[in-house]
Amino acid sequence: MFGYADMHRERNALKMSVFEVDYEAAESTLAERTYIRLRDDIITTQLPPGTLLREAELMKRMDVGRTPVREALQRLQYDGFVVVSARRGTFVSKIDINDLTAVYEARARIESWATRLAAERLREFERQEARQLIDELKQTTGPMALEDILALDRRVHRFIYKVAKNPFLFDTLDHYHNLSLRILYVAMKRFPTLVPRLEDVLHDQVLMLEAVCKGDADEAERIAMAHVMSFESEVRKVI
Amino acid sequence: MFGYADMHRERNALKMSVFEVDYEAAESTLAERTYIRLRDDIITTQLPPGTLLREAELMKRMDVGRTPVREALQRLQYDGFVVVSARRGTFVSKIDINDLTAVYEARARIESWATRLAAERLREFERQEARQLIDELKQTTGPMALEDILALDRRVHRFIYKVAKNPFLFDTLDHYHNLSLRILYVAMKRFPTLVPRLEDVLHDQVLMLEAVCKGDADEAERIAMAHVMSFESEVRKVI
DNA sequence: GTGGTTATATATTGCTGATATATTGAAGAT
DNA sequence: ATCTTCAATATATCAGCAATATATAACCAC
Repeated sequence: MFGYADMHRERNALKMSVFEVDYEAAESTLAERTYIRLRDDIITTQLPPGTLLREAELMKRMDVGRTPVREALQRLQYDGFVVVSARRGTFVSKIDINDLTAVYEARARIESWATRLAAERLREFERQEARQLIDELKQTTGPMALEDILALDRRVHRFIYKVAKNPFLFDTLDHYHNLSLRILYVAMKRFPTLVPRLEDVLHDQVLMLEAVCKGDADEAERIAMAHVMSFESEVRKVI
Repeated sequence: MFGYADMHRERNALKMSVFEVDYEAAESTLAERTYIRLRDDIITTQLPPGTLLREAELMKRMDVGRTPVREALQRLQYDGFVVVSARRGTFVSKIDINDLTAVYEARARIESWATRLAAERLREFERQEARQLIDELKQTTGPMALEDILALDRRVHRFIYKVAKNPFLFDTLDHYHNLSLRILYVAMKRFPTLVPRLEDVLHDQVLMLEAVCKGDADEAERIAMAHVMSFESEVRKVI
C-alpha cells in the first residue's frame, strides 16, 4: 500500500475533471474541488491570462474558507497556471509564442512515444475498449459543439496514456495535455474560425487507434506525432 | 511578465536544493524551505518509505507553524513523495520494483531526447561552461564521498536540461531526477556496495558532454540513454 | 468462554477567522 | 524632478475549532 501506483489509481478514480461533470458529485475535499474549478476556468480562459485572483474574492465567489482557496492557488502555481507574487497578488500566468513552441514540442515527443508503448502493451480487454472508441469517433459527423470535440479528444488521449502502463508518464502527459488545452483556448478566443478544423483532427485519431489495435508501433508513433503537431501548426497560424 | 519562462527562471534562481547548501540562505517563504528540507530528507531516506509524518511533530522539529508544514506536505503529495490520507495520517510513499521500472523507463527516454536537443542547441558561451564541467569530471579520481558524486551528477544533468532550452521539459526532467534519486538511495541503503560503482558512471558523462560539445546529437542521445539505464540496471540488481 | 457488534475515546487532518508583515503607489516635502 | 513617508492592499502565518477515521473497550447473544 501507499506506493505511487495506488496513489495514482485513487487519484484518477474521481477528481480529474476538465469537462467531466463528476466534479459536482465528487466526494473530495473543498480544496480539491476549488482547485479543479479554478483550473478549468483558467484552461477555458473564462479566467484569461493576467487576471488578478484575490483570495478574499475567491472565498466569497466559491463560498469556501481561506485554506481551500490557498491550497488551490498553490497547486495551480506548481502547475504553472498562476504566478504568486508574495504580498503583491496572484495572477493567471500569461502565454506567449515560446510557451506554445515548448509545450507542443515536449508533448509531441513524449506522447508519440507513449502511443508506441500503448501499441506494444495493449491487452485484449483494452482492444475492445479501443474498438468502441473508434466506433464513436466514426459516428461523429457534421458540426459538433466545442466541448464535445475536446471531451472526445481527451478520452482518446487518456485511453492511450492508460494503455502505455506507466503511471508517472500518465501524470506527465496529463499535465502537458492541460497546458496545451489552455493554449488552444487562448488561440480560439483570438481566432474563432479555428474551431471547425478541429473536427478533422478527430479523424486522425481513428487511424491512430487502429494502429494501436493492430500493434503497429511505428505507425502509431508516427500518427500521434503528426496529430499533436497538427494542433500546434493550427494554433501557430493565429498566434 | 508572468509567463512560464519568468516563473521558471525565478523559481530556479534559488530554491532548488538537494545538496545545494544555499537553502540556508535562500530568501523565501517558510513553506518553501520546509518543503525543500522535507523533500531532501525523503530523497535521502533519512525519512524512509512508510514513515508517518505528523504535522504537530514536524512543527516542533522544524520550528515553524502549521501552515508551512501543511503546504510542504501537500506539495510533496503532488510530487508523489508522500500520501495524505484524510484524518488517518500522512506517510512517506513506498517504492516498489514497478516504480523503479516506470521512473527509469520514462526518464531514460525523455532525458536522452533532451540531450539530443542540448547537442543541437548549445551556444558558444555554454560550450565553455561544458568544457569546465568536463575538466572537473576528469579531475575526480579515487574514492569520493557519495554526496559529491551525486552533486556532480546533478550539476551535469541540470546543465543539459538548461541547454535543451525548454523550461517545461526542464521541470519535468528535474522531477524525474528527484524520483530516481530517491530510488537510488533506497537501493543503496539495502545494498551499500552499490556506491563505488557510481564513480564509473561519472565517466560516462564526460563522453556525453563531449558529444554535446561536438554537436553530435545522435551520439549524445545514445550515451544519455545508456547512462540513465546503467543506473537502472545497477539498482535493479539489488532491489 | 467466544465471536461479533456497538459505543466511545483518541488522534489526525480539514477548515476558519484573526493577526503579522511586506509591497506598492501616490501624496507631499525638498 | 526626486526622494521620503504613509496609507492601502495583498499574501504569510498562526492558533483554535470542527469533522472524521481508527482503535479500544464494553456489551450482548449464543
